Amino acid sequence: MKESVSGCHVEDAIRVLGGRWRIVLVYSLLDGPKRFNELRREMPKISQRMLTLDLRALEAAGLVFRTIYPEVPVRVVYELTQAGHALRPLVEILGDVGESLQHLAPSPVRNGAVAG
Amino acid sequence: MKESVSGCHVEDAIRVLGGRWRIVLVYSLLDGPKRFNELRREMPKISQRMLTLDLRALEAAGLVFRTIYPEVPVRVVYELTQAGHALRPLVEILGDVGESLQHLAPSPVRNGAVAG
DNA sequence: CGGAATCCTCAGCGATACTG
DNA sequence: CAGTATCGCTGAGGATTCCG
Repeated sequence: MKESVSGCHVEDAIRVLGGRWRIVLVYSLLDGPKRFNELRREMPKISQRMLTLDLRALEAAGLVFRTIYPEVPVRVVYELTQAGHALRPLVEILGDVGESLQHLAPSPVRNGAVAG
Repeated sequence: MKESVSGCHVEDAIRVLGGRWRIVLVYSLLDGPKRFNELRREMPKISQRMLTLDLRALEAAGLVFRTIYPEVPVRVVYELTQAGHALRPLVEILGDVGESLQHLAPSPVRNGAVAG
């Protein structure tokens, strides 16, 4: 009962996964659970603040699961939920797209045509 | 010579396709060429300004082609390039993801666990 | 009709400092 | 180690007006 693609749903996905870091974060978690500072090391350009905020957002969306091990010092592990792992195709395709877009820079025909 | 997914490429794709409207715009153009005000009607919540800016950006990225018919009044038609049509899988998956995220709202187990 | 120009707002994000 | 708390910026995006 859905037409093949719903614009509304596309906007929904963007609302949850939009922003500079969330998808990259999911990508980083695709190969297994990681600790907070482990993620920071893999994403050197993200601020601590945004890492926290985006992890919380993904958690609230049901895409990331957080486990606290109350040791000293405390250890916190983030991992994708099943729904989170379901994003793998999206991330992979996005990676492919990003790659193709590079080569595209020298545009083929030069855009902008006047007809008539 | 790429590992299956490159975080770098993912960021590149986000740079080009990020923002609230660009992907939706591509989605809207997937079923054929459209005129400016036709796009506005299909995306009632986008401002005229952003529609212009995002169309220009997609044009510069080689994803959208623009044709001007110098009639009176002028007619301008936007359509996806081949590279633009190559985004179809991405948009479709994003639509599916958006749909699943809805049902996900009542989270399965309740996130946030304390182990140990 | 399909814009361009201008002005303005706000939220996304970064930097820094502090804490259990 | 894994955060929270503030502050400040900047740029994405909206509203409005004008134009060929």
